[in-house]
Amino acid sequence: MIQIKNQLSEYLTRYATFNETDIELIFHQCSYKKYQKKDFLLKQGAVCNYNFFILKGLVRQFRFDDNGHENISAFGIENWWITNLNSFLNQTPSTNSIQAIEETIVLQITKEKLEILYIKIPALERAFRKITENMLIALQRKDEIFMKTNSKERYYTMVKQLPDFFQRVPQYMIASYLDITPEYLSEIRKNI
Amino acid sequence: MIQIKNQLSEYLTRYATFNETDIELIFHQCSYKKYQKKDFLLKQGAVCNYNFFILKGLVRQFRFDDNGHENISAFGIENWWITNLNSFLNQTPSTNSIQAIEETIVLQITKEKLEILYIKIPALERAFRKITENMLIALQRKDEIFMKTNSKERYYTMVKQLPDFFQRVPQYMIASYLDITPEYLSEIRKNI
DNA sequence: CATTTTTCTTAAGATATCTTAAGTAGTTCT
DNA sequence: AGAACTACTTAAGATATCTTAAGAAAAATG
Repeated sequence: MIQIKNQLSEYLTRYATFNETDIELIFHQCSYKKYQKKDFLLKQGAVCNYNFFILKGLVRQFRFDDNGHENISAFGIENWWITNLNSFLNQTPSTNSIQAIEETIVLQITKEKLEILYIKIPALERAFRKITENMLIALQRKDEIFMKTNSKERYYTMVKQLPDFFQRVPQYMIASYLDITPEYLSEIRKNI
Repeated sequence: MIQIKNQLSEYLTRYATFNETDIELIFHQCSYKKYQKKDFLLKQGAVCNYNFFILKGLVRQFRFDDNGHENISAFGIENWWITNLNSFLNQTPSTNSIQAIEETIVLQITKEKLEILYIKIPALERAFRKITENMLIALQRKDEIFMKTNSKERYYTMVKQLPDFFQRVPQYMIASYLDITPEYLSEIRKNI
């Protein structure tokens, strides 16, 4: 319990200044939840009721395309927030799902509670301004890599930048994230 | 002058509540600038010193890939902010350029001045939290479209969603944004 | 309005990537 | 350990998209 509060506190103070009361208040608006491997945190088509702070574990965000293939758009790991932002903020059906790849422990918070906290604790709004900026920068970086490189280079770039991932994520999910077929990724790896 | 202040005010009040003094303060930290067609607001390799609010006009954000081809990652139009966020926030060299496609009039603000304003005017921080969220949602939507569709569908999606763009932007830039060659886009259009 | 520059089109051949289908290896469950 | 999934590999043929090169159309300029 205290351990978890500390993890949240350490994370948030990277972005803004909070006193103990703030952290206490934030913590008590979140609910603690454990998801087993393959459990869904969010299902495509449903409204995304939570923003999830991952304390431990690993999730993937994906959708089924028109050919029934899974497209993974993002992974979420320890000390990241993950949600379908459009669905969460506008309370509309989500275009994708979030599923645990490993057993995953989160703090989850609703939109209403988060908005109340923004008003009570301006530092939280500041923190989320910065967190969102960082998420945008990360996605812009992905966009840039995908725009300029072919699949072989995308794979090498990912191997270089996120080597730990390869221990935790099956190869076909990496292929999906890189937007190539598992067969072709296999081909690429053969020719190293 | 008053007209411009009104445009900024109308825009910002879509995201948070400001009084006249706030707007006055914000307005005076920005500088007004006019860029001619083909002028650069930012050059690849330089630190991005400003966040640009486009009052009027149209810009593109692009980089040269290793084959010397232009990759357009984004367009910016009236009532949008545009910057290289990573370069702007971390004061590092920008990986892309921003160039006016038409004569473009902006309000531009430095990181230091913006940060002072965030402290003086919490509503501005709130507004930028929301603006950044919307930018992230927009980019996530682009990511989703690119992941699930082939070039023909990407083109049709864009025609449907942004028909006005096609009057203002040369076709080869649309091709670049869709990540296809201008020759192939021409091919696609022939087979409608 | 003639010239120059920019943008768009066409088509042939080359290449990256996908599809399908089958087989192999590795994990999980009983 | 054997059965049943799940993940990975291989290879052949199909397809989407690119490359190159050239010419046509349109727009900008003197």
